[in-house]
Amino acid sequence: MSTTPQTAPRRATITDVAREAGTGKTSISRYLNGEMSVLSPELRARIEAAIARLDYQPNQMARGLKRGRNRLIGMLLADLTNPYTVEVLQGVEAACHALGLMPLICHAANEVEMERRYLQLLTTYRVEGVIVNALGVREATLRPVVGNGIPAVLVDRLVDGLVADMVGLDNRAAAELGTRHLLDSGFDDIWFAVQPFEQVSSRQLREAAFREAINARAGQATRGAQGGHGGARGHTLVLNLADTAEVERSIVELDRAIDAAASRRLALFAANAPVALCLALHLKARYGADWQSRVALLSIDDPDWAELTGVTTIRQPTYEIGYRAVEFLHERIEGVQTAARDCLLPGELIVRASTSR
Amino acid sequence: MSTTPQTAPRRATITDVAREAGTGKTSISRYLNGEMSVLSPELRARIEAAIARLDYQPNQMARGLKRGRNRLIGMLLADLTNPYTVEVLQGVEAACHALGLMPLICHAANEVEMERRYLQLLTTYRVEGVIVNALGVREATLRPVVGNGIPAVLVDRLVDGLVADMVGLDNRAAAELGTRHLLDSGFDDIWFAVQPFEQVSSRQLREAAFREAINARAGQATRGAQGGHGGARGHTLVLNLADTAEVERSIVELDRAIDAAASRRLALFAANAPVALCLALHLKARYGADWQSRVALLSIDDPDWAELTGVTTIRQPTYEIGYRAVEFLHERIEGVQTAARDCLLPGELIVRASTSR
DNA sequence: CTGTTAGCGCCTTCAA
DNA sequence: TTGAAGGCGCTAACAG
Repeated sequence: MSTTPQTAPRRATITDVAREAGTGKTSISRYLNGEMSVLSPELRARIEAAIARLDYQPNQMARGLKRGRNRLIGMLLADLTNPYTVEVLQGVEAACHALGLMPLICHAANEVEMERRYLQLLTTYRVEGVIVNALGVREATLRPVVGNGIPAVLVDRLVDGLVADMVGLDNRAAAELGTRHLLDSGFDDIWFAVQPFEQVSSRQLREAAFREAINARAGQATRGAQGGHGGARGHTLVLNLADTAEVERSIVELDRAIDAAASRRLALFAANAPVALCLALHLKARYGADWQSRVALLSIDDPDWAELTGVTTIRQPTYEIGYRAVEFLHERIEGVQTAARDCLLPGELIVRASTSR
Repeated sequence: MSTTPQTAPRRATITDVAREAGTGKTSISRYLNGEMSVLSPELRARIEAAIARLDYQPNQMARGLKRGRNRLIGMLLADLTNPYTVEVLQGVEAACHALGLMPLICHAANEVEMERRYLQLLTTYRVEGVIVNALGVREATLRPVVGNGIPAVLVDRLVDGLVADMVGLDNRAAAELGTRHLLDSGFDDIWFAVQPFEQVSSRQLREAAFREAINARAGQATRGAQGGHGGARGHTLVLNLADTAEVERSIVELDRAIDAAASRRLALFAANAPVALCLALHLKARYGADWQSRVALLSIDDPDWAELTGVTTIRQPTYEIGYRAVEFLHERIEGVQTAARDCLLPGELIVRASTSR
């Protein structure tokens, strides 16, 4: 028995099968495409046998070349490290499977330049469509795709100047839900932590909705004055996770607030799981295992460790987001011409110990 | 301005470029393949211009069809939910990028049947090679691939009857390292928790190495008798994560041991992160937030939450595993014929509060 | 019902 | 240095 991986005997082609079955390529092709009604049972049987004997499998690339569609779609991901991404991917995989599509997954690892290259590469493979969940997506970045008539569906963010379907969380509602929950739980000093949001629509929306929710409550003079301030107070803390040193610098502001709060427990609203994790790790390092007695953390996204550490979250319907994105894309590929659609799915508040004391 | 995503103008082909440049297709092809030495600077300039004007990009599928290699490789993954998988994937992506390969990622979501289908599908796209990290891989499952001469590299597990390169953690050493660490930290009653391991070589190895390490220590009669037993005691707990009810049933055995241990702190050695998470969640539900005072958890794999909860781990060199796998595969694709290789990479012990009190 | 004939977009002899 | 011709594996008219 050899210990060298053996090398291949060339694969059977449609021509081989035709010869083996004693017929023409056309009939084989018909068989492959399920046009059974135009094949005599006898021929059909011969073809079946020949295929089995040769262990024949049609070459998708050749088919694609001929018919102009290869059933490949591209999926561009900014960050596989984010559990959100992986969950969306599951929905994508499932939908692709159901619709007979094959996703080409590209992971840009948070590098804008890499996103550009991948998009261009996908174009080269003639994918029939693209699902994009990336950072640096602007109209220009997507030009190689959209400009060539390849339909695109955006996940979790809009791109201005670009007309395309989008599917994602209802960010406004989610941020509002979280903020209200904190307010209703008695927290009146809330810090909203978010990554730099100039470029990313979903982050913008979350932050804006947070501020509005705070202001709405601050306006209501129904609550008594507290610590000299009427109503609730909100702060926005920007954390650039790409730069550890910068994070350290930004976060001191928060540390000071926590120290100053003394006995009162501050609330921290993380715009997504990576931010929440960053905060939790920092707080744990600074205040020890018992950090949650100093601060109430709430996060959009529902990572594994939220349950384990008792952190309240707003879970996104990630699987469905991925699934819907593929469905939209599939429709476009099939030629649907309706106006661009926005599909906003609701988040679900999962209350845990961090906010329910 | 339209709100309907626009549809495509047909893409330029090599023929279009040839016409635009006023030359033949051959020259364009030569240009594309970098055969600059056989092109007059003048022609070359014209071609460049034509390509730019038409925004031409060669069709990879057509190239692939012609030359018999499309630069696609398949990557079959059992479970993207496992952080290990995602990390390996990062290494794979990076290596592919460096080597000019494009990975087709297939996620089988722990379903053996789906693994089979994906493997067959990959075959159909004529991938040049396959990297496999799956559950149900047996020689038979891989036949459509290997039988057709498509090189395969296994990640994290061997398949008997199959001669192929493999890369993964040095499981024996890792399990030994973990066990020794627990023993040296003063734990003499250790439970090794692992998913069903009949089919999966890496799990088998970890379990076996655990038992051996225990026995080696139990044999050494150097330590005084404790609780009536000489030396260390080890137990293996099988957790079938695919079946919640079954997990509940298996885990009562552990619960009893913990209850019985009373003041003494048991040690729990999880064979991987999913198992560790399952245990941690269970223990937290049963013993409350302070569950770590009852039990010392140690896990192979180093998920996010380990740092957050202070759990000691053995980190796998995941990125490198993925990277190496692609390198091996690439060599095979290029025709290397050496004997099948096993690449075992060492794990790194990361001591945290759970075992250092 | 079945086979023949053209290509899909590209690369690769082979001549010029 | 350049181009024409043929073919990769498959499908899609168009005849029989």
